[in-house]
Parts: sequence; C-alpha cells; structure tokens
Amino acid sequence: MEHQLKIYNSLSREKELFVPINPPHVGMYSCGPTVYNEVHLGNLRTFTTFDVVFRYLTHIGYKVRYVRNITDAGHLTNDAGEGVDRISDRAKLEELEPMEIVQKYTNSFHDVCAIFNLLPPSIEPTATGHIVEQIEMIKQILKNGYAYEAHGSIYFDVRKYMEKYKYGELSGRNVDDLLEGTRDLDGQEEKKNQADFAIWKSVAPNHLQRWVSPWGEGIPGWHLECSAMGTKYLGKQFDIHGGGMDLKFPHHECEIAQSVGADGIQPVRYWMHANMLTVNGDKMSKSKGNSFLPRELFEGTHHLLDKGYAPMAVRFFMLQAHYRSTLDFTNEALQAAEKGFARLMNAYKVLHELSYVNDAAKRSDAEIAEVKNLCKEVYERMDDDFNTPEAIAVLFEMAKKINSYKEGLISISTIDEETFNSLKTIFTSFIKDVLGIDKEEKQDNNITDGLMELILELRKDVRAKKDFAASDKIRDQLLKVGIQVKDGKDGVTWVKN
RNA sequence: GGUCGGGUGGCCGAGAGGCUAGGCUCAGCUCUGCAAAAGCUGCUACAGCGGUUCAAAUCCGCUCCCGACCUCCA
Repeated sequence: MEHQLKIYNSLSREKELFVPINPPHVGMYSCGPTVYNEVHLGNLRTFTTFDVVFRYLTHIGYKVRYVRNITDAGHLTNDAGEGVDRISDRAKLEELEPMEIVQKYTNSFHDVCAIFNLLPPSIEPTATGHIVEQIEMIKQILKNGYAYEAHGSIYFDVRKYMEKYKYGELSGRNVDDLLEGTRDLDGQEEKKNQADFAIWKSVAPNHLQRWVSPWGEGIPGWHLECSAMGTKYLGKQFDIHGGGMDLKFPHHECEIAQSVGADGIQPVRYWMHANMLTVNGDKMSKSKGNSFLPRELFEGTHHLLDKGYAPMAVRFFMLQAHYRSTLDFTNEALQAAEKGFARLMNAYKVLHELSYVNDAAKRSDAEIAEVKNLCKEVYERMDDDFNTPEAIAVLFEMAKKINSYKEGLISISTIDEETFNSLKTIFTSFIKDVLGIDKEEKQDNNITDGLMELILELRKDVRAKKDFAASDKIRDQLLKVGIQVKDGKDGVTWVKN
C-alpha cells in the first residue's frame, strides 16, 4: 500500500505511521452508545468520526473488521453504593421491560445512523449477549491475582496491578494520589482502594437486570464488556480502538488494565479519541441540558435553531472540523456549512454532466500538473491523521476547476482525458465513499423531472415574449417550494434546495 | 487542586519556523431582462508581554482567559 497513513495515538501523544498487525486486515473497535435513551448530536459526532476512519481505511484497500458495541446492560451510576442503573431506571419510568427499553433505543439509534449515512459496523455485539465471555474474563483476572471479591462483587485491584504494570498511562493520571487518598470510605465501600473499579457488581434481588455468576447474581462492570468483546472478535491485541474523549478516563484506562490483567498484553496499538461537540463553548451533554436531538435538528424545533438542517449538511459540517478539535455548534456555523455543502454538491452534479472533449492543441502542462496535484493532495490530507477539513478544502479547489470547465472559463481540453477521469473518480469517491455525504433524499424523480420540464418549457415561452412578470412569478413560486431556477448561458437548470 | 487540550480575520475552521488553507459573510466586477448560480478581484488574522532565530501564528518563558477529564457521559 503506497499510503503513508499517520494516526495520532493517544497513548504516545504523537502521530505515528499506521502499521497494521496483520495487513491487509485491520481490526478496529469503537465504543457505541448505551441504549437507555436517544443519542444526541454530540454522540453522533464521535460515531461519524469513526465511520469516516472505517470508510477511508476501506477505501485505501484495507480489509477492516469494524466492531462497535451496544451497551445494553445497565451500569450503576454510583460505583460505591446502591445506585440505580440507567436502563432499569428508564424501564421503570416508561413502564417497560429493560429489554424493551434496550430494543427501542437500539432501533432509534439505528435509524439515526441510517439518516446520517453511517455504515453499519461489521459486528455490533451487545453486552448482554456476552455475559459468558465477561465472566470468563473476570475468572482469568482473578486467577492472575488482579482482582478480589467483596460481598459478591469483584473489583479490579489497581494497587496490585501497579506492582507490575503501569496504570494511568493513557490519560496521564497520577494514580498515587488516588491510592494514597484513602478518604473516608463510607459504610458501603467495599473497595480496598479508591482507584479500584468494579468488574462485577452484585445487585439486590429486586434489581430489574441481573445475571447469574459464580459470585452470585449481578451485572458486569461497564468497562469489561469492551475488553471482552474486543478480545473475542479482534483478538488479544488489535489495531485501532476509538471513542469519545470523555471515555479516556476511566473507561479506556480500565479496559487496558483489564486486558493486560487477563492476557498480559497491551490490547490496542492505536488509541483514537474524538473531541467533543460544544454548544456556546460548553460540552454538549444530556446532563447539561444543552443537547440537540437529531429530530430537533431536521425540524428546526430546537430553541437555539432558526431553521431545520438536512442531515447531510450536518454531517458535512462535522467533517469540516478535525476530529481532535472541539467543534462549536451554532446557527451561523451551521448555515455557513449548509451553503458550502450546497456548493460542493452542485459541483459534484456538474462534474457528472460534463463530458470530456479532446483537443490536443489546447493541452496545458501547467493545468494538468495542477489538477494532478489536487488529486494527490486530497489523499495526503487524509493520510495525515484523517484531516477531513483539509481534504474538503482540496475538494473545493476541485469544485472551482469543475465549474470553470462547465462555464468554459477554462477549456476542459487543457487537461488530458486520463487526468479528467482521475479527477472525476477521486472527487466522486471522496464525496460518496470516504466522506459519505451524498445520500440521496428520497424523492419521486420521474414525476418531478417531468413537471419541471413542463414548467420550464412554459417559462421559456413567456420569456421569449418578454413577459418577465410571468417568468419571474414562476421562478419565485418555485423557489418557495424549494426549487431554484438557474438561467445559464446555454439553457436553464434547476436544483432542489 | 491534579492531568490534558485550547485561545487564528466579521463568523466557522485548518495549519504548526520562511510558502494563498478552505467555507460563509461583505464590497466591486463579468455574465444576465432582472435575480440566482458560476467565475474574477478586494477585505489578510494568529490573546498579551518578553526571549531564541537571518526568519515565529508556529519554538521557549511568563501573564491573562476558556474548555475537557478527575463520578455516568460519545
């Protein structure tokens, strides 16, 4: 593979050349949602990030096995005491079985994924479907001495682990503080140290979700499912693990400890973390009450929005920022993205209506070099830690070329056919396959096309009679229903906004 | 308090020692019956103060702001 793909590895805090363990295969895991209610746009940004990673790796020829889990086992919000888990909580609230809640929000999640054009992962395992694997892993950790039992719960023994391994490397945490600060352990505290975390938690018999284990009835620890399922489908060590920045600690840190504790090997080669979506500078989160639901976005019903936005425009908006930067979600930014998106997609359409004209006399080496360079650059930008904003900037440069060919401002014959074809192929691949922003909005094309043809024909007639009042009326009315008429030099075209 | 990451033009947002980012907005021009679209031109920024360097938005130091994580969170 001629690509020099570099990935920023959270573990080393550096961009590293991507070298898969077993090329051309790539194993990639990304943390999915806990299905206790609807996902919001912030969640979606992370899923979109890894969707593009998956798409790009596939595009450049890797055979990717992409695993994204569904967390459908409730986890206690409070590790120490009683606590309730979100899924059971929600089940009580909606008066449904926990598994009904899980199903409902899994369905909803899948709908949202489809709307935003996220490719389905290769495997989408659920926590509750892998209780056996999780129990096996706990046994292994116990056997290796890195966990202990207390009243039917199993805790990971961080202090013990640190005798041999490092804990806190990923998040740069100084665990000594946590270990020293023994604090006042309240009566419920079963942990030996503050830093220890549950890998199995016993629950009361009236708890809605619970499973049988060698240590009594309980629920698996949250961090454990990813370790168990990642290992099962991708092996004890795999290439890429992704997730939101907010999962770095404790979630991913614990995952590393569990895997190392069980198998003695670093589970992941490249850790990737997607940054947060913010609203007025603050992290979008359910608890802050500033989250946007996908539906509110399309309908424009959120109080911070002036209008609704198409899903693909939003996807484009997210991709215009680098995944490791925070992205602020505002009306103005969304509007700017929407317009830019329309421009890009218009060029995409124009490109496919262009036909190449060969005229060797007009050939220009400079033009050829320029276009070839753009084709090369767009890949270089993606190879640099999936820099989608830069790749998009290159696509805009291509769009400018495409429009110029169409308008005849630059003759298409200045480039040779091969160069034109690669421009077409690459531009198309990036829009469709890599960025995934070309999802067709369902529409009854035949009828619309026929009607538009008729209407524009009539308008042409009145314009010929210089009845501009009638002509403009048609144009204005069409604009009101979302169709924009463009009077070009050689004929009239229209687009659906 | 600890750890990490930021502060870039009217707005969004890349870049990360010398080279036009890109998008949106705004103004002018070309085209057009007008408009839109498209193209061209212009507006040209890197929080502050020092330092290193032939050269700093980019490196170093200090200061001021902001955010994330440290409890569930994508």
